[in-house]
Amino acid sequence: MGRSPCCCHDTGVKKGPWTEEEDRTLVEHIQRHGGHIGSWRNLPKAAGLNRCGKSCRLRWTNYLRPDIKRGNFTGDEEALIIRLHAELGNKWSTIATHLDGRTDNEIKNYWNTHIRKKLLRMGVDPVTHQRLPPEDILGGALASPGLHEVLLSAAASLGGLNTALMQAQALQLLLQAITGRGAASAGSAGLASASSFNSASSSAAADDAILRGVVPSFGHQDHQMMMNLLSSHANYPPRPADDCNGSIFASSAEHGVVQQLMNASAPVSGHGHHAEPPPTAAAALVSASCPRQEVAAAADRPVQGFADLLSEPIEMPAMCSLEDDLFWKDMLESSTLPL
DNA sequence: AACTTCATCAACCGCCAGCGT
DNA sequence: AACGCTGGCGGTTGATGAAGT
Repeated sequence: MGRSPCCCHDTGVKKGPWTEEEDRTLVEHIQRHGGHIGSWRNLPKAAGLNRCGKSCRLRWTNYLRPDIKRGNFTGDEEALIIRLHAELGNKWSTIATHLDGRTDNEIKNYWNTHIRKKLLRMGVDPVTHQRLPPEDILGGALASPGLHEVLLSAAASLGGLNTALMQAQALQLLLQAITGRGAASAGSAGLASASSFNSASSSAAADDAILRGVVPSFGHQDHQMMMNLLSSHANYPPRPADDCNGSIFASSAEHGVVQQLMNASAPVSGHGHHAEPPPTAAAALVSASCPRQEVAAAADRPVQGFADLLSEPIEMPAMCSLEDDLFWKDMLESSTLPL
């Protein structure tokens, strides 16, 4: 017959934060009964607590239980949570059974305050684990007449990225936007990630490894070309400055866009090859190399080589991996790409 | 120093499934 | 089969402290 009455609705039952004394009373009562709780409904009265049974259960399971692990989540734990969430959704209690000493409440909180935001920053839907549709990220800006402005700011933001990898990743996403393949959300992810990367740091070797891990479809030629591109600008260790092979791109126009993006992304302090400051270069890119007609045309024609890697959705975790954790490291280590 | 905004997390609320009668 | 009770779950809130202005 509908809902059951709950002791929480009893008058005079205390709510709010637990005191140390209440904690002690609850723990002692449960220990006295050898850890056997019996009925939570009857427990408060038996223990001498002016609390609802539900509140006691919650306090015990989420805080007082002796096997609870406290402290920050490790990278492994975070990796596991993300993986399990992708499989199970918001089944926090089920997820909690896979993490020793962690409660569903703690995991839920950690998801909502840390992981969820992290994924959103990357342009990944924390619910579906897929890329967010463009309208959810930039209000459809990339699919609208405002495309040029978005690309302009994106290109300008490249100059603020610390490492060649970051610039490469953002560049890659911009290329997706330009060529119209998974365009908007990818470009948006680049924008979002660009703003969150400025404090990150990474060695060239790590960049190299991450680049391979992040782009599973990278072939050797693609990789070599990308690394050459990287080495030809920005703060990247000197490498033989091979020319970019224009044939890798779908057209000379696409190649031109890349070149100008590269120019635009050169550091302002600029020991790059181009003296022109980024905003000007970016403006040139937008006005000269990326007219809307060309964007539309690029979306329609077949591509090959480097551009092909843009046709498949690219997992983006490493976009924010450079900050701190082990999860992304594991992701990279699991990559089996040939050198 | 004072105020505001943001992030975190313990705790609450309401719903539901499962079990006993 | 219908009802009543309980424990458990997931969403949400609000207190608190930290960070920013």
